[in-house]
Amino acid sequence: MAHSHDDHHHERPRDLTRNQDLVLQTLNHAEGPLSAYDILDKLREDGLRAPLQVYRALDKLVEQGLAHRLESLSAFVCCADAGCHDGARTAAFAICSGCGRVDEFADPEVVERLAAWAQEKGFGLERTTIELRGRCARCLGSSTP
Amino acid sequence: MAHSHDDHHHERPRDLTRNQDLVLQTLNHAEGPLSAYDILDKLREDGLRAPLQVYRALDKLVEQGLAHRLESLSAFVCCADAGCHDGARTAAFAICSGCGRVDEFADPEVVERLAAWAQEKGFGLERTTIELRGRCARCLGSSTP
DNA sequence: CGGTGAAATGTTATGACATAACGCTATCGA
DNA sequence: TCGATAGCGTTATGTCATAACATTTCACCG
Ligand SMILES: [Zn+2]
Ligand SMILES: [Zn+2]
Ligand SMILES: [Zn+2]
Ligand SMILES: [Zn+2]
Repeated sequence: MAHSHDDHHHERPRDLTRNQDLVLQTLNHAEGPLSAYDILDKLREDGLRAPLQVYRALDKLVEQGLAHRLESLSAFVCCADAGCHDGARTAAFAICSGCGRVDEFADPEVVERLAAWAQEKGFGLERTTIELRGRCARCLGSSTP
Repeated sequence: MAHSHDDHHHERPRDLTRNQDLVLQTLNHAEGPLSAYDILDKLREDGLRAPLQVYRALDKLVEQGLAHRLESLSAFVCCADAGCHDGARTAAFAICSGCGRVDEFADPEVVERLAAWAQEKGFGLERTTIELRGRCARCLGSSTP
């Protein structure tokens, strides 16, 4: 059981519920991104039955920066950078078309440039999506270059 | 019939077919991004009946840089920057959650930083998605700031 | 002219992703 | 204890995208 003993959970939003914890663990153990339905399939034996149960958990996880949605894939990964866990950090993702693996990184300079553009245009920036598609070094090295 | 008189269409790949032209004009006249099904609805009276007709046209338009897919919206806009029309250019998009309008721009420095990251990691970069979400100056100015 | 191959088209069916709407339950502070 | 808030479970539905197959169009060439 998650979050049961040892903490008084007095209004700690960082405390995960059962479903949230199940979904996060599933993402954690996955090699690459999973769709909500992939996650659902892996959690049927734990009692989950409907997509909404997964989507609701994902919403919270993404909100807290513990997971990310990859827009260009309509799929989710667990966060690989503690810096995101406050929720605000802007991350970038390199997604390999070959093996499906995702590399999360942060480039402050890129973020700063985009923020500057927004500033200049009076655009109230709330969220930024940066996704690179291509083939990772491993995939380039091994097959049909 | 589109593209019939006045041009000899001798193997110009930049030459749009009837469906491609219809879809592009629809995007052109729209205020903001349209989903493929939005486009389909607007083109029923022109004889289009199935989503695939629209998706196929969109594929070609995106390929040629005449339109862009906004991943975070699952929708499409016509390109606002002739620099894209060779297909290779990396554009960024600021999408307003208030009015839905989209502002396309290019930041060479951002592109260069991302390319440098890819270079360093041996990642074979093929395509880059950059999307900013927030509220445009107009929407911030007018309501509940 | 008539054949040929590539690309585009039209159509039906299906798959994949996501949310609306409802009612119930657990928890916590006043 | 009561009311508020957040989470949960379920059904139904909505939205986005592609598979598969038959047909049409048209530049090209013998
Ligand atoms: Zn992260
Ligand atoms: Zn790879
Ligand atoms: Zn463009
Ligand atoms: Zn706006």
